[in-house]
Amino acid sequence: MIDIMWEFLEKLRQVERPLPEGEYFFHRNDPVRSMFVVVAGSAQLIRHHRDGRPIVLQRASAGSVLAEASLFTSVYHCDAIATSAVVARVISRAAIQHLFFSNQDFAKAWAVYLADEVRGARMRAELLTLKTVSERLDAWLADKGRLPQKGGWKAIAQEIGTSPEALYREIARRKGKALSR
Amino acid sequence: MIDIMWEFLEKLRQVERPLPEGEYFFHRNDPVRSMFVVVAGSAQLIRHHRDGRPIVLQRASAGSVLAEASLFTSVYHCDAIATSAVVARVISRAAIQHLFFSNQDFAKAWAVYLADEVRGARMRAELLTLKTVSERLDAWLADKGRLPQKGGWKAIAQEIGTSPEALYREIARRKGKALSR
DNA sequence: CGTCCGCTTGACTCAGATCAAACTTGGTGG
DNA sequence: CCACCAAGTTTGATCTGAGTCAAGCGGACG
Repeated sequence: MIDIMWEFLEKLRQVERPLPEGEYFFHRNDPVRSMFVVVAGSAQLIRHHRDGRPIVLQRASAGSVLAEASLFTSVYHCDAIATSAVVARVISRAAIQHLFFSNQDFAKAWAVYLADEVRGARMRAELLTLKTVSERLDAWLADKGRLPQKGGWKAIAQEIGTSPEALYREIARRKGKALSR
Repeated sequence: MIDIMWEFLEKLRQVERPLPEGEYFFHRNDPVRSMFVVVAGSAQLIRHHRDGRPIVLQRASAGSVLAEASLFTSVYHCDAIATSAVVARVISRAAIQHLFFSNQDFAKAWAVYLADEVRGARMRAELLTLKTVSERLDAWLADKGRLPQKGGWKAIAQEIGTSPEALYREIARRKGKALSR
C-alpha cells in the first residue's frame, strides 16, 4: 500500500536537488509550493523557542516525506534544515494535491502512509517513556524483531534515546546472560 | 479543518457504548468492522511481547480516534483495552470508508487530522529524547504555550515522561528564579 | 601503513526515580 | 457547619541507572 504511494509519486514530474549541510529547505511562514522527499542524507524540522533555542520536531532520513502536514497548509509551520548533505526530490505540491483528489488509490495510499507514520511515532514516544535501557531495548525488539549487524548499533542508541555506551553495555550484558544459561 | 472531520463523523450513524475498566475494544487479528472514538475515559493500544509483557503503542483519551490505521486494514494489528471506564462512539468502518471516497472535503480533513497526529507524536518523541526535566518542560511549553491550572500538572508529568515530583520541583525552581530577578 | 569509525570497557558523577510524610483543596455526607 | 476523604502538591532523604569523559581495540578502506 505504501509502495503504491511511492509508485504514484515516482510518476510525477520531479527535480532532484542537492543541499549542502546546514542549508534550509524552507522557513516558517514561507508559502508552501513544493513537497520534499529525502533521497539521501538527513534533515530536521525545527521550531525556534522564544529565546532562540531550537526544538526538533522531526528527524527525517532517506525515504521519508519532509512535512506531510504541508500538503494542505498555505504556509510552513516550522523550519527545515539539512543536518548532513542531502539529496531531495522536489515535487510540486499542486500536483500531489491534484493526485490526491483525482485518484482514490493514491488518496488511500496517502492515508495508509500517514496512519503508519502515526503508529511509528507513537510507538517511539511510548518507548521513550520507559526508564531503563533494558526496557527500551525490549520494546524496540518487540517492534522491529532483531538487532542489525554490528555497524548499526549506534543508530539504534539514538533511536531509543540513550548513549551508545549504555546500549553497548546492555547488549554485552545480554550476551553474557545468554551464555550462562 | 479537523473540526470539519468531527462534523462529518457526527453525522454518521453511531452508537455510544460504555466499557468498564479492563474491558477490551478488540484483539489483535480480529477483523475490523467498526471504528472507535473515545468520548470519555482512557484507553491503550497494546502489543504483547513474546514473553507476555505488554508494550504500549498508544495512549488514547477523550477526543481521539482509537486506531486510525484500521480504516484500511482487514484485521487489527494490536489489542485495545480500556484503562479506565470509557464511553466510546462506535461507527461503522464501511461508512467512514465510503465517506472518505465519496467526499473530498472529508478525505482532506482526514489527511489533515492524520498529519497533525504525526506532528504531535513526533514532537513528543523528540521531547522525550531530551535528558533533563528542565529541557523537556521548555520544549513542552514551546509547543503548548502555558502551564494549565494547578490540578493538571500531574498529567503533564506523564506526558513529558517524568515523575510528578520531578516536575513539581522544576516548577518550584522556576517560580523561585522568576521572583529573584 | 595510517586513519577513521564503531565498538569496548572503566571510573566518576549526578539528575531524577522512589519511598515517605505532611499539607492544601474541594467535595461529600452527616 | 464540621468531620472526613481523595487527589494533587510539596518537601526531604536515599539510591541507582545511565551520561560523560577517557583510553584502548579492531576492522575497513584509501
